[in-house]
Amino acid sequence: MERIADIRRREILESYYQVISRKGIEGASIAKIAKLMGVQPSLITHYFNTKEEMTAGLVDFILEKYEEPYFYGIDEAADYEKRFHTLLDGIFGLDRIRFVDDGAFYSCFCLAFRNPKIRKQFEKMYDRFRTQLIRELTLYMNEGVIGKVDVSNAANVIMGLMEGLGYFEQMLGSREYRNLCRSMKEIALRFLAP
Amino acid sequence: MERIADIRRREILESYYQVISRKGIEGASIAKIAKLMGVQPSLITHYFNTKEEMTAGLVDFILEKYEEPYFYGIDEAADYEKRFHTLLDGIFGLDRIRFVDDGAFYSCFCLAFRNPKIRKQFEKMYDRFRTQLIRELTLYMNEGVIGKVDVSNAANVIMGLMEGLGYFEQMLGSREYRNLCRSMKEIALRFLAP
Amino acid sequence: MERIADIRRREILESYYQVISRKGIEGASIAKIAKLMGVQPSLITHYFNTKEEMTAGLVDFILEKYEEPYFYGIDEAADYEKRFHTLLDGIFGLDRIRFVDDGAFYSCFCLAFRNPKIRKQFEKMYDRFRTQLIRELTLYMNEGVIGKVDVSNAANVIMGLMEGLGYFEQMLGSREYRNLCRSMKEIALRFLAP
Amino acid sequence: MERIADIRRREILESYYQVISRKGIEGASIAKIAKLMGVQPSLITHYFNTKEEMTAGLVDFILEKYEEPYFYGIDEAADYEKRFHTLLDGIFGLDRIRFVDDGAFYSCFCLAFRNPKIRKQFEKMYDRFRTQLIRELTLYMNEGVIGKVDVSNAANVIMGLMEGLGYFEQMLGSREYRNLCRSMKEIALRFLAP
DNA sequence: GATGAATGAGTATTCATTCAT
DNA sequence: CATGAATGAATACTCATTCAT
Repeated sequence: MERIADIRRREILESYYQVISRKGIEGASIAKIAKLMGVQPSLITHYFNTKEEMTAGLVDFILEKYEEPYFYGIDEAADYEKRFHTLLDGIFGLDRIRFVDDGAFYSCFCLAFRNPKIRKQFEKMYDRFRTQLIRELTLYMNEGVIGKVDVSNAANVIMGLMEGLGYFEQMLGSREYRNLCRSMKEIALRFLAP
Repeated sequence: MERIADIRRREILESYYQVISRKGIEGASIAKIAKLMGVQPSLITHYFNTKEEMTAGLVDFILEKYEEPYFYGIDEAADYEKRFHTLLDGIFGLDRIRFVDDGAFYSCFCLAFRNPKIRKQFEKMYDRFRTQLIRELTLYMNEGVIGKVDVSNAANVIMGLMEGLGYFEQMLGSREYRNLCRSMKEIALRFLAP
Repeated sequence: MERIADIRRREILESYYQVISRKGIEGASIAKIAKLMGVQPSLITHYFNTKEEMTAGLVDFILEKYEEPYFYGIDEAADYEKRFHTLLDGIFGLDRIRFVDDGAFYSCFCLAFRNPKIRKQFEKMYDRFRTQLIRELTLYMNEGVIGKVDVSNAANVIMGLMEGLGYFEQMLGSREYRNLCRSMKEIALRFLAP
Repeated sequence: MERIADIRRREILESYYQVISRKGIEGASIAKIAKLMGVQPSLITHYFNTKEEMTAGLVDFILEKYEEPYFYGIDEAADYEKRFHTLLDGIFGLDRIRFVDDGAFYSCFCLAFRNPKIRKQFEKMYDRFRTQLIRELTLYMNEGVIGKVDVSNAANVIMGLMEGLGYFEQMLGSREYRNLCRSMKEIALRFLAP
């Protein structure tokens, strides 16, 4: 019987995400979310007591979507060499899948500057990400696929390259962006080279 | 006679910037700016007909501040080798000067996703930045300080490393962030190595 | 089977009373009562169909508490003289017991101005009060404890002195209030003197 | 040029007073006041930043009206004897003028229980009232119109009788109320008798 | 007997903007 | 150049109430 509440809450977050994608945080309101859902604004307040609470939910919603695709398909790789390259392609590849709208993502990122709770949510997500990355890198290192590196710092470097690339996705022409993807991947390869 | 209007406009943008730094875009309003200035809201509307117009002004205001410090001090360098390292330190150094609040900067960056005019402003800023960077790199290349590289792509790479680093400034502990700074600079050095 | 419903209703009125004491009528809502009870608002609507009905219940709840202590202890008096003074002390004494919060009481009193049904409830309470007072005064008169008076008007006078005193309880400093108590009692004594 | 703002503010308080008289505090809202004035709700917020501020204004508005008529006409009295009786008639007379709706007055009185600032406003009003009363009583005492009394306490007694009487105005039938008026005045006379 | 979903009107307050002065 | 009056729509949130379960 608890199911319906969870579904509704999910629906609301999904709609909040839609609205924020289209209008930005400064243009996202409970009324607009309700309208998109075909529902009364008060129903949203029924599920999330305050907008702040709902926004915290949204950030989790978005961060889950954000981190989801990066380790896609690596388990299907035939050997560690391939697994490593699958991972790098997932991070730096042009055809990498994205589940989250960049505008919405950066809107949430902005909130992190003035909202410690939201910053925590981001930090946790990056911690999870880093942990997974470290596990992979350790594996590759042991298997001789990459060189001996400080895996923790290496993980941060890869994440830095990745965000730097993501940042310019909307700022560069597609040809330039493609070049940058290639360069970033090469840099990562060189950084980790045996 | 245009002078006083320009000063006022500048004052308003400065206050807008203060407000956006403290409250985010979603919390910034003409009334709050006016209050901070000790002035009537209608005076702001007098100088900037609409909020949109004022926001366009703010983006330029912020982008100017943003790009200002990166090439600081390079002209004082004794030789090209030193000039090159001064530049890199300005970009990746821990003690690099920042003139702009990150929260405010990313707030504007968010706007670029849905507002083509603002995206243009960002693109222009990065174009200026890239042009300057290319000029420098070309110089260094000709002087043999760095290797033979595709300067245009190299400029993009440096900008990517730089933004990736900036992105994590608030997300990492200070020790980890310092390590990342060092790594990013090394990567840039290696990328440009002769 | 009706018993449990009555208990619940009583519980609700008790909570309504608490809320009105703390927040005033203008701040009292079904939601707040429900929260205080740890129950759903709809449960309250289940027992009292409308807020109006519940408020009528509250007024009775409060008026019962209000009138309860005034005739306390007079039956234990050894003689009529003592009974009379016990009564006066119950009404004008500094240590008289109060079962009802003044703020809540006056909040209900306010409602009486625009709600005839509530005014009736107040009038009935004062009628009961007056009837009891008249019975006592008649007794004292017959016993020669007080003089020959128009008992009905005398009852009104005593009630008037009493409410006038109660009104200033929160408005005067404690020393001044004490003096007023004493004066009011003396006035009553003189008014009823043989 | 400041005049218009004062006039507007006065208009708003007058309308607030009307609304509170008709609907009680619990039914008074900015929207209703605005509607009564034929004006936008935001205009009211323009003159009173918050409802709390406006309510503070209302309390002063009502208290001024409340105290205004009590000393009416005493300066026209031919001698001190007449002046004294004019005063008592103004306080206890059936035909005494009232400038303020009792429902609205008691609504404000209720607020004083939980709002220290409003309580202060009431206390100040009663202080002014008491001061004036003391001045009068002192005069009468010196002129031998009344006996030697503790004027400060006597003032409190008169105020107590007055409020006790006022309290029952709506609770008693007109004949009973008239009798109570007469009795209260007699009591005052006896209390102050030489 | 009690919950929880849902409504629709209402709350105070803030918003950007216009306009007369 | 600047103020202050005024608007009308929008903001988040609360309200009493209904209804199905």
